[in-house]
Amino acid sequence: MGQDLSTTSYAVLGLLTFEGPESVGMTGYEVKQRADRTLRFYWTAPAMSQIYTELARLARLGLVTTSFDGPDGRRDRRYRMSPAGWERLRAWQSTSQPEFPLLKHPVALRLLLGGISSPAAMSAMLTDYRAALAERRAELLAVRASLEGRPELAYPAMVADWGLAYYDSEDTIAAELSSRLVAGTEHDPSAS
Amino acid sequence: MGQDLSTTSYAVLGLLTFEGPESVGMTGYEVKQRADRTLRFYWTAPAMSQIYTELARLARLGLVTTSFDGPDGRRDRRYRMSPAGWERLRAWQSTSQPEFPLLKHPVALRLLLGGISSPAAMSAMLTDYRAALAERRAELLAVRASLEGRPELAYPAMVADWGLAYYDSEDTIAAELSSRLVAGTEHDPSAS
DNA sequence: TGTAGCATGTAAGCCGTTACATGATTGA
DNA sequence: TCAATCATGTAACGGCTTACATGCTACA
Repeated sequence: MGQDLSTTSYAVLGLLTFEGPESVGMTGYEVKQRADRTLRFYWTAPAMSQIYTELARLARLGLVTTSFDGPDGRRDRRYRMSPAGWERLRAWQSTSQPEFPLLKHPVALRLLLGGISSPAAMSAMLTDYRAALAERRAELLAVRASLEGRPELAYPAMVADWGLAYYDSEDTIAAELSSRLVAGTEHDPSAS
Repeated sequence: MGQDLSTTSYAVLGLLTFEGPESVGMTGYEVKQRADRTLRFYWTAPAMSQIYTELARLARLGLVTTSFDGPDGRRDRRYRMSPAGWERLRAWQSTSQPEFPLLKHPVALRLLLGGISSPAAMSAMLTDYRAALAERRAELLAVRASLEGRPELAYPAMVADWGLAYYDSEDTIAAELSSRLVAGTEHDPSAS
């Protein structure tokens, strides 16, 4: 009963809290969609199969209740938070102190090894990264827009703003590093 | 011979590139120390056991060469990049396009669920986060300082600057969100 | 009628961690 | 002589992904 859950378990449980108490619950499929819209930007969007695994685990622990709506229980199975789930989530959220964020940054990692490549290639990589960033930012901006003017979603809106600010900061840094690379090449006769 | 390596494999291989060609190579222990100083800030510092596992894999694939310096080959085993390793790393760095960075942000995740807690508690969490950020920043700043004025380490210096800018941006955002939380409470009679 | 989307799961396998096991060297 | 640090690995296991397997429903 008291064994620890992974952060992803709590994340999935947390997604369920945005259903009102009168809700019939969410299917695993819907949980996945919500994860893709929110969790993805500052955690991960777990694979479908993991969503089902987590939901099954939470149900086994009594943290969510599950109902069978379909004919044989293999379709439209819906999950809702249980009182124990609320309690457990609240305890996790307010008692445990969060670990430091983990960043896996393949672009920065490649830049570290810039010496085996050329400044021009590294600069191009940063330009590509900025394009990817812009795409991602647009996606998050759409999510943010859908949260506007809904006081009950003030926290998700704050997190979305956090994400937008992060993307902006990444863009600024990438632009600056890119010009630093170009500036270093400029006066070098081997560059052209 | 041609099967794909994980990014962490390339990261470990990449750490070896900072040894000059005249170097006798690095022990797994030294690779771990270097990972803790550099990789940790924008990738992960793999556990000791994984460093050894990766090094063994790279040796098996002929991407690093290994020498036995100790009496029984179980001590001071040193690894150096092989020509094949250089080639493989270069191909990875310049040919493959980097995935988008992955962020696992437990603080943002908890903030998303701020509704089940209080603005004051969330603000306190952000304050704690800013303290952790300051600590981390100081560590990275020390690394950055050791890179100063060494042209052969210009790329690592850029990556360190990236990290510092990221931490600064996180601090700014956390401060802003924190005051937004306090501002929302200020005029609320239930707050005091 | 067929295809896109809804819906649920199992199996195999990689990546990475913690725990465990072992032993040498250096310096207080 | 004792503790810290250097040094190398194996074992067990958790988390997560991809691939696979299955079938319904809505709509063009």
